[in-house]
Amino acid sequence: MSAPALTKNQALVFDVLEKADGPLSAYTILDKLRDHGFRAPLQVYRALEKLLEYGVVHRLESINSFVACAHPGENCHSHGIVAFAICESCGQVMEFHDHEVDHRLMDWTKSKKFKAEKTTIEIRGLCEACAA
Amino acid sequence: MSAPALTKNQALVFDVLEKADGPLSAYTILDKLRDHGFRAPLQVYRALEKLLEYGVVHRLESINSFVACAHPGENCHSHGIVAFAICESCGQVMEFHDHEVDHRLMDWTKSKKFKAEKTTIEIRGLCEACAA
DNA sequence: ATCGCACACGTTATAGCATAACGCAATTGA
DNA sequence: TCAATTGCGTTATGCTATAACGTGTGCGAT
Ligand SMILES: [Zn+2]
Ligand SMILES: [Zn+2]
Ligand SMILES: [Zn+2]
Ligand SMILES: [Zn+2]
Repeated sequence: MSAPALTKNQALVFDVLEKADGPLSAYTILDKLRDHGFRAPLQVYRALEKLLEYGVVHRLESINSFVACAHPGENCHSHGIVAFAICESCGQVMEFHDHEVDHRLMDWTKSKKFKAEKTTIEIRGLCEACAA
Repeated sequence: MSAPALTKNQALVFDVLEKADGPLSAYTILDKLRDHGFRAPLQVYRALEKLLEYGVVHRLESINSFVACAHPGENCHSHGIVAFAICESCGQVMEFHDHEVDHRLMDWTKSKKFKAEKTTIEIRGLCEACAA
């Protein structure tokens, strides 16, 4: 499940996300890639689908946006549950992991015999700079 | 911030959500209320906005849907962070609270001086019945 | 009383997010 | 060589959410 070599479109999308200083929507990515031949949303969504699968990009459910993983080179899927703090003022995203949170949520799912496939943790608010 | 008497539209939307056996999208709610005079999405979204504010309805960010709070009568906002387990097969939702998770996330936000406004925890997977 | 304001409501239009369905080309492995 | 897989491009469509405008109603201040 580690990332194979990216295709041209996947590399273009990943590059845009890596260079961005915050999460981007699929349509924003599309606009940034029109000069490179992108014409339709599906080109972006198909690339994103693979990048998500490889664990090099994360989807932020609460803002319908995508962000490059903060751990380049590693396989983020192996770090347990990923959590995000999203500043609603400047848009910056902090990615972190907390094994104690993982354990508590796993304990709950086990007790309910719920088979977890994908867990979302997103904290929206104001970063230190914006809260001042 | 406790819920005042609901208006007609708010009561209709809440009633639909309470009687449903799972989360509903705004447009599904709209369809269920056409017989009661609803004609446009905004009628639903405006009611939902208030119901969310009163804490009697929750929004599930990962599936763009809404669900009635599992704690009727109480103010769910006072229970700390709300977490959801969503079965991707049958659609059932379990709502729960875990103070230890709250504390761990609050510790993290404090250490980063991040001012949390709204936190989303959603576990998607298979419920016990569907996993069998 | 009546003015001003807040709020709910109705309607039309538009913006933003995501996928279906078709066909083609390159790759791969039997 | 043939079939299966994967990526790609295009058009069309569907789903989710909000903007902008106007109406009516209740209610306190003047
Ligand atoms: Zn990551
Ligand atoms: Zn900020
Ligand atoms: Zn609740
Ligand atoms: Zn189920």
